[in-house]
Amino acid sequence: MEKVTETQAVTREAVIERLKASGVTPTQQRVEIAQILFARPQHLSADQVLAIVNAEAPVVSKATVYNTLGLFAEKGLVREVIVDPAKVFYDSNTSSHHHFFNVDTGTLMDIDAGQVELNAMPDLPSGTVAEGVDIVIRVREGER
Amino acid sequence: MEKVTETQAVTREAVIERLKASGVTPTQQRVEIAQILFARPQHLSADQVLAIVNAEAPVVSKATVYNTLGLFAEKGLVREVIVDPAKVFYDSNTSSHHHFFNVDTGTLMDIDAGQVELNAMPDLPSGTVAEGVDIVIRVREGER
DNA sequence: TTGGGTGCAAACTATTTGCATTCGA
DNA sequence: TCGAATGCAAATAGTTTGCACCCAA
Repeated sequence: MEKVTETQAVTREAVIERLKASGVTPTQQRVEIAQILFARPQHLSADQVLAIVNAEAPVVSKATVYNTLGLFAEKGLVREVIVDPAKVFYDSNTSSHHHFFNVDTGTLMDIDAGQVELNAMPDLPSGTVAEGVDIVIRVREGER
Repeated sequence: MEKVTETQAVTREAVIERLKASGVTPTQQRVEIAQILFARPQHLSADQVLAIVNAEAPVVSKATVYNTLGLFAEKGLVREVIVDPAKVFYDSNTSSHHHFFNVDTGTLMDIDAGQVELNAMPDLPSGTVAEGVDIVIRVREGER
């Protein structure tokens, strides 16, 4: 029980502030979810968040987890990563970067923004505006 | 609705040859599906393929469409494009290229391989081998 | 003939939604 | 107080699977 508080990378107050700053009403379950995500940069599926947040006792319902993650993504607090047809990952690292996706383990790893960049931005289809660039390098367990 | 009038862009024989060349037994429904895909480079969801192939008369079952698309992808005849959390797109353009994804219309557009490239390939996580690089530029309808 | 391929429907999984209840400001 | 947020369960949607039947080689 004690280890829950000692590794706290972010205080409850800081989380609440951050939510408010993004125009998100800091309710109990939102703060609970945000604390998990903001503890450190990581990639979690809705299912994983649900499991972690309710690890000790049921705190948040499944629907609320989905609603909250969707809201956070909309507010820019987390980033949705679409690489696995089976599920969406939520990335708490909101700074510009890209990903490796290990297709064997279903694991995501960050690629620092400085490490990969496009050599040029192509002309966008007329009438459209760029919203983001996602670069995913799919890898699999090395063979030998 | 799209016209299904096959303008002989690919003959049935050519399709069969191509399937054989990839080690795929050319059954009736596989050829049917392949003809749609190989007619021209395009991005279709399993659902769309199902609708097109059965436009005139029920020819292929849903399960077979999914199984077949999965098989084609595995054999390198088509490429899976994961950009929409709701569904997988199958791209019959197997040459190296990337995509624009219009999040408003749910539409994919090709970006020629020459137009965008990575300035550098980052070091892969140890023990892994690169399988592919997917670059997706998300766009939305321009606002004005 | 005969094992791979197919059809059908049921099963699954991730995600969404309707609605009554509860909570935050 | 009062509208927003939540919980629960049922509803969706895409995809997969089990199994009997059928067809390509």
